[in-house]
Amino acid sequence: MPELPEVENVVRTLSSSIRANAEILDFIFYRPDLRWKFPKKEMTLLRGQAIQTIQRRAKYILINFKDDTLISHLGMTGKWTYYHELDQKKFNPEKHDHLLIVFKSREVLVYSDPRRFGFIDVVSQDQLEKYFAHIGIEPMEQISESMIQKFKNLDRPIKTALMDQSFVVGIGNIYACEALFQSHVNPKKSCKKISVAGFKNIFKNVQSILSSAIEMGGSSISDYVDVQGAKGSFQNQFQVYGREGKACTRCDTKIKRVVQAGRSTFYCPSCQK
DNA sequence: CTGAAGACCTGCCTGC
DNA sequence: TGCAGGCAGGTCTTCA
Repeated sequence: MPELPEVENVVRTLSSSIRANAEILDFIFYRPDLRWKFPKKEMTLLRGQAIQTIQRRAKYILINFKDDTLISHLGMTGKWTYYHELDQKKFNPEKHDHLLIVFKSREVLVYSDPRRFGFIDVVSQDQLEKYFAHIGIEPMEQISESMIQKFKNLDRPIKTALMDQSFVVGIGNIYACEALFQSHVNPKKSCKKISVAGFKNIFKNVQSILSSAIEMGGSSISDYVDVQGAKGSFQNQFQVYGREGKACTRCDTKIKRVVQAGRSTFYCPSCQK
């Protein structure tokens, strides 16, 4: 489901939904795990604590309490849904509802995730920096010359490099394809063969596509919705993603699908060089 | 060390 | 109608 724009919209709608200083009453678990076991003990210690802020880092959702942060990753199909008022005792979970966060205010957050690639972690604030030490910089930040040099030294296709979260975070399969189309760059092109100016152009396009996608509420392909249930509309702007066999919007050539590192890549074989 | 493939899961769609 | 196969927004682990 979620790349950076979708996670950003989940964070924004979470922040605007949950009232300030909402205090946790309890967690209700409908299974012991998602991708990994729920850290039940650490989560339970958050009972009685109030949410201070909610932020995004890469594709992670950070719910900050006084000393600890609850980290949620949505994997491919994870979803948080907000209920203004809900009696958890009468709540009848659907098949893929795995966790409830119940607030003293009677507000409730439901976590659902059919494929269960998502996960939940609790990390103390002084461990947060360490937790994210191995991931790359935010894509909306200025991309430094030294970062571009790192990319230039990679002996791999630009598309898989863009999706590698250890350099620049947040770019997933959709936005990697779309940004390379916008940049007229073939996704199979080796990083070694792209100039500094070429990389600057690619990251400029990454930034503009991500910000438009955020503005449009993200991309809803089959099931992405924000915590209020609203769909995004950036899927209507796709130039290549999911358009195999259809005409290129620039040159009319048929859009091609290939597999790179196990993921589908869509591109125009004629105007992406 | 690097980069690609495999694994993790369920649901949905296509084609036989 | 049923069933096998392929595909899906991500990331961690394994292997070459």
